[in-house]
Amino acid sequence: MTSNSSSASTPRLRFAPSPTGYLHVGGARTALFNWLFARHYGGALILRIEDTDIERSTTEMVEGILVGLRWLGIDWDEGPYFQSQRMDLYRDAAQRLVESGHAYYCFCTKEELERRRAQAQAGSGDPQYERKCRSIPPEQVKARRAAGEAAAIRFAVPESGSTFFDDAVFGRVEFANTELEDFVLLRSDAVPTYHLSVVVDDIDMRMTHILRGADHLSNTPKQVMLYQALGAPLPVFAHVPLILGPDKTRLSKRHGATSVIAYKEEGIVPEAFRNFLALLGWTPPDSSKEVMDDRQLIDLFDLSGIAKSNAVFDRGKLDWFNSEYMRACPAVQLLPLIEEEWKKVDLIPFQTSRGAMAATVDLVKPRARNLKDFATLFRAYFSDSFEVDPAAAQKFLKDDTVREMLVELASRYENEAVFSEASTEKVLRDFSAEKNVKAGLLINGARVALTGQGVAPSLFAVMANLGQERTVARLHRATEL
RNA sequence: GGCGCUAUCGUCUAGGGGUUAGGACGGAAGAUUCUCAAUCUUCAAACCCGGGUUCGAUUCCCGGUAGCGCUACCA
Repeated sequence: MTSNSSSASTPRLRFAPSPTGYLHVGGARTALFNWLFARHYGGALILRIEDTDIERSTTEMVEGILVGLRWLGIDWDEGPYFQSQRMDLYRDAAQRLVESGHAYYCFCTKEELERRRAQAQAGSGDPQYERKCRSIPPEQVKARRAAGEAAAIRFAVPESGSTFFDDAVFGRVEFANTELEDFVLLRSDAVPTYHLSVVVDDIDMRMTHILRGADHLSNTPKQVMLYQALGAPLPVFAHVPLILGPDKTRLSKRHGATSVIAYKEEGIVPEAFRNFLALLGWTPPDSSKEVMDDRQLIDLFDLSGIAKSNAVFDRGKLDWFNSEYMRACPAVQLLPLIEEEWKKVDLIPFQTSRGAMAATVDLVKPRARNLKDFATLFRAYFSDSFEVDPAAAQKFLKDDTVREMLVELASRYENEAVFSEASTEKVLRDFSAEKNVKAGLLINGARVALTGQGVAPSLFAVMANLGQERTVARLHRATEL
């Protein structure tokens, strides 16, 4: 290899999804790893859409994938390229391979092959393609093609020897060539298969690292052969273990492999999702550090931290990352995301300034698990129309005398000149002493009246936040609850 | 079926020829008191099995088992 020079060390990575489905967790993680690696080493990330399966690819899926990537905050430097627009490249390559003797025309029909495979599977035969067309004399091939007979192009796999590559994660992986069949490169309709198009593109786009799911490990020797046949140097292969569902089977459409957008809709913050995803199959040098921002993720990311065994997607831990993130995130930053949730439920906050909204967000966010909480669980902090949790009312307001005392308490508050966290507490405690009841009784009841919930931040902080007028009004309604 | 890969608490994982096998999520218990889904403290919880190699294997090697992947004119 006599490659030129100076920029030879800039890594070039790619994320190459197939638009036959949405961007799911596994794909998102692969994209994330590629992104982290590229950013860590100052390399380039290329987005390439592998839409050679014309039947199953749709533009909606392409759009969905882009939306997912954007939500995750993954940006790319080149592309998206579409393989469907690069067909000539693959056809030329296939042609070259035939000419160099690395590939040959195959006239077998799909039906024929399927029948044979079914037979082999039923009996004990070898299901591999038996290379029937490999030895057809060139003149005959020419004649049949001239006569218009449809033909696919197959790669001529060496009949002995072995093929290996050194994976950056798994180490050396070797396959006996006899295990590999003469796979199709170009279908009879001149559309390339995956193996041809990836390799041709990865060479053409000068990829230095192929970072992808371990489901491709067994496919890699075929691709290695293609690189060799095409006279191109091998990139670094790094296969990443798969993400499994809670039942330890592969994530599929049926369970778990939901679109990443579903997590957005569930109120997951993208940064938290990224952090969680990054730690699925990768560990930073200091494994005790789990909560990390993008900067740290990028700084620390390296192939050496990638695990070899599959990981189970743990929803509970995702939620934990989400609440950790929200707690650490300044309320003003969270506000735009929260506003989206409000919009969804037609909630128009009564706060008159963003500062006031942010203050309230700060008050409740330590208890938030996801963004939706701000529009559901914490609704009473932003809106006067909120439901009262029946269980909470049952627990803390079942006693009529408590309700009546709360109404009386409201009147006391109404006449206070100052209305602060300290003053509201003093008023309530004095009042409870006067009535000879435990302060907790009134506090818990007031909490339900004020927030509709049995769970909330410190009551007096809530009162101060709500303000005198609202506190009084809500307390007044205690008998109606 | 064949081939490939993998195997540490329930889950994510650290570690590595001699360790009390570490951390995190989740779980349990306690503390705090004004509720907890907050906070703090404590606890339970793992080296798949069998052979080697070795003074000594959870760690290295081999076999088994299990899981996953690939085995298409899908990607």
